[in-house]
This record gives sequence, structure tokens and C-alpha cells, in this order.
Amino acid sequence: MTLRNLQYIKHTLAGHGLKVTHQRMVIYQVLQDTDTHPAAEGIYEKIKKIIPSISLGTIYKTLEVFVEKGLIKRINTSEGNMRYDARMDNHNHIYCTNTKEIIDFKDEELEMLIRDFLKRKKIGNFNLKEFRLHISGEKIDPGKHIEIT
Amino acid sequence: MTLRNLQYIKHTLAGHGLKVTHQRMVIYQVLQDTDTHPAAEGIYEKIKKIIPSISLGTIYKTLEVFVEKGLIKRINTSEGNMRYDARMDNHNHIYCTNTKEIIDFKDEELEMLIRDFLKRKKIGNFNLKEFRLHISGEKIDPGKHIEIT
DNA sequence: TCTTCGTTGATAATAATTATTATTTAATTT
DNA sequence: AAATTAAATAATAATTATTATCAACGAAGA
Repeated sequence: MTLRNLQYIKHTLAGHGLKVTHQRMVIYQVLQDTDTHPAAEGIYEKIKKIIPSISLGTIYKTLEVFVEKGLIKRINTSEGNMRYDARMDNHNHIYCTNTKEIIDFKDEELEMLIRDFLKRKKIGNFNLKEFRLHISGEKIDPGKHIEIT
Repeated sequence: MTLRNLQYIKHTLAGHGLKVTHQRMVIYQVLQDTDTHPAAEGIYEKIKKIIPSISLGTIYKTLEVFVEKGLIKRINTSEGNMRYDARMDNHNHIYCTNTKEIIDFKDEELEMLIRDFLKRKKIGNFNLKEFRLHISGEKIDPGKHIEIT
């Protein structure tokens, strides 16, 4: 965690009306450095290595506050637990039903395609916030990565 | 529940390798007649009106079995509970973040658009099963319906 | 009808999350 | 810089959602 990052994180938290605490800084930093969309428990394990005294309740509370303030997003899953995403730009998700991985997938063309479609297709009495394509299936070799070309 | 439907449901359950029981028939029928994507608790309330002796555990077990056999689908949500969808054709979902409603939205053009895109965009080491567009936002008047035109 | 085996209902157990509260910490005031 | 205030944290209890267990029951075939 560089000094530059530290300042940036402080600024981000404060800018969202949050009191800057060590716990929040570390949690936010760890989320920023993760693209695996972890659950609370997984985040807890990572943070414990940095702040051994952290409480699981603090993780939950902090995640809730971050979601509320628009710093991170909750991810839609059909599993029994919640997962989080610190990436706030529009992007899609690929779900692997056996490894439970959620892989980011950004594509400008797809985004334009859908955005354009939705512009034509009017949804009345509804204030559209965002859209995301959920692609689901199974990795063929669970040990290897998915490759998008 | 007409006699015709009864026969159809029996056939559907048996056709998926399930023993035909009164509970399963009623649960499947109710799911078929619902497009609100209810949670287990909501389904339980509906079924209790028809089979007062039903147990919540039976609802959960039955839903699990139905999902496993491909009769219904679990829906991805960012809430703390699971929701179910008996509609098995490809369609998309509109999420209202304040009423927690999930509204079906089917559009052939959109489907073609995405299907065509995915055909060009190859995802390696991945066996694609399905895709769905998740649209989220808020109803402007929560008392009224969303209108897609 | 009898038998078999899966299903159901009742309930206990577990997992995930939220709530509570005393203590600690950051920010504010003096 | 010390004192004050208000909010955040840690520890833990409580709640919610879901899954597991098991005796009794019911469906389907012999």
C-alpha cells in the first residue's frame, strides 16, 4: 500500500461522507485489489492477515456501508451468500456453475448494442439505473482460466 | 386446476423422473401460475392455503428437486434469499430495487442481438449454458406496473 | 393387496447475516 | 493540546434462510 494510494483511498472514503478509519481503508484497498468478487467470509480472511483483531461483524457492517454509499456493489448470485464487487464501471459477469467463479467481462460493443436497444425499447414507470449481462455455464478445465477473444 | 392441467402436470413430473405426489403437483401448479418469482416463504404461504399440513421443509426440498431436474430455475438476486422461476424459456429480468419485484421481459430482437454477439465473441475453456440481461432500477410509481413498449 | 422405497412433516442443525452494546477511535471543540 | 462528542469497532447474541435428520406415510409396481 503506497503513500499515493493511501491518500487516494482517504480521499475516496471522505468524499463519500465516511469517517476515515484504518479498517475501512484496508477493506477498501483489499477490495480494489481483488477481482474475484469475494464473499464476506473470504474478505474477512484476507483482512485478518492485515488486521488480526478485525471482527466479522465489522466486515459485514463496512460492506453494507460501502454499498450504501456507492463505493462497491453487491453481486446477484443464486448461491446462499452475498458477493461484492469494487469495480464500479459497467461490465458483465460470467458465472461458472461448478467453481462458483464470477469473471468480469467488459465489452464496449456489447454495451453499445444493449444501450442502443434499450433506448429504443422504452420501459415505462421505471427509472433505469444499470444493466448487466449474466452469462452462465461451466469451465471445461476448472484448473485453467477462461479466455475471451 | 382443471383435469387437463392435472394430466399435464403428472406427465411433466413423471417425465422428469419424479414420483407424482399431491404436494409436488400443487407446488408445480402454483409456480406455473405465478410470474412474481417468489421466495420459498412466499410459496409456502400460497401452498398452505391449498395443503394446510404442508411443511416449509417440503417446500425447500421440492424446490431443490425441481431445480435439479430442470423444471424451474433459481434466480440470481442481491437479496438475502433465493427466488424461483418456473418459466424455462429464455427471457430477461427487470429488478426494481425498492419493491424487490422481478419482472419478466422477453424480446426476440435482444436475444438475437446478444446471441449473435456471443457467437462472434468466443469464450474459451467455457461451455456456455445461458445468458440473461439483468436490468435494474426503480419503479417511479411503486403502485403501478412497469410498461414495456 | 403387499412390499418397497422415495416422500413428507416435524424438528434440529447449520450457515449467513443482522443487531446489540461496551469500548475505542476519529473529529470537533475548548 | 486536552477535553468532548459522535461515530466505528470488537465481541457476542439474535435472527433469518436454508439444509439435514428421521419416523411415519404414501405412491407404484409385483
